[in-house]
Amino acid sequence: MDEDLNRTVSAFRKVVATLKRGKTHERLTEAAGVRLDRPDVEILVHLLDADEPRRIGAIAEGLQVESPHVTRHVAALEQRALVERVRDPDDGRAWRIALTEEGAEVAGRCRQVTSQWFESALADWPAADRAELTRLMEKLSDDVSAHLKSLR
Amino acid sequence: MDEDLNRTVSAFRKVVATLKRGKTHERLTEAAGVRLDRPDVEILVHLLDADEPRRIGAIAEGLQVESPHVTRHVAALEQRALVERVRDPDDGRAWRIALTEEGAEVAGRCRQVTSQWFESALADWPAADRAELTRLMEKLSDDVSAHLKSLR
DNA sequence: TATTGTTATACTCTATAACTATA
DNA sequence: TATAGTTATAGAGTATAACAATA
Repeated sequence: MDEDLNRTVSAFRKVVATLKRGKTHERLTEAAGVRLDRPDVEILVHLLDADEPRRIGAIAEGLQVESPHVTRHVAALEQRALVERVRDPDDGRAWRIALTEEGAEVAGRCRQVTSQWFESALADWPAADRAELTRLMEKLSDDVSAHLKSLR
Repeated sequence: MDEDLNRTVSAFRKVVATLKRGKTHERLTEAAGVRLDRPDVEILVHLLDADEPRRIGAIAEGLQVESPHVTRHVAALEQRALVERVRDPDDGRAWRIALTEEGAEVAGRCRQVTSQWFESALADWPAADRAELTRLMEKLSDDVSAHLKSLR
């Protein structure tokens, strides 16, 4: 029981370590034809996944970081015309961060390159295993978040 | 297909973000009754998992970091008497890093607290799903590492 | 005056580069 | 002079705290 969990945790840790290494990010962004740091890419892909403009605070919450961090990177992305500020439809006085056309393209390429990378890594996997991985990873994600909240 | 992978990647990213947050580490080490930073804990647990003294270079390779990083943290751990340097049995002139008795205890507590945390998070999971998660996570870890190597 | 975001600053983690020691 | 490790330094990523703006 416990032993199984230790193994799961170890394996998870190893995947994280592998993907965290400097060269992995470098290689992926190069393949996507962009020069952006990790947080930049995370924000862009987050906006693409959200599929609508989001406020700074919402982005920060989604990525589980503090807002000053988002502010800084959004400012940089705005300067490069990858995002822009638009009026919040629900609250006329507030702003949301939207992908520009170019930003959406770039985000799409980044996301696709990542998926493709996994696609090749899992090339030999039977469809059933892939489906199970998706199901279990989403379940894990939900339950880990829920558990964390319950501890507050 | 691709869509499934995007979902898997998103879910994975979210789990990582959740566990990476400052307070998570703080809470876990507090529960383990120690005051160590993340890299310290990683090195201790790595040594415990390895179940034998290891050289600096081997630890660095295992954790996928550069050796100066390991050198620094090992020096700190040594000062706190959680690890010690012992002669390498295979190579009399070299040293290996070994857990002291206290180091092994601390490492054990850290590892157990993590496992227990997951244990509660996954409390509702049927045994079959847990077993599948372990199997797929280990497979993922292997294949991701292998894929990375193949690209070099 | 409550909410949201921003500016300024500092800390943690990790890498690179240059050096040392040992055989 | 090759190998393993160390010292010194720099950079990325993120947090905290203090402040500003807006309603």
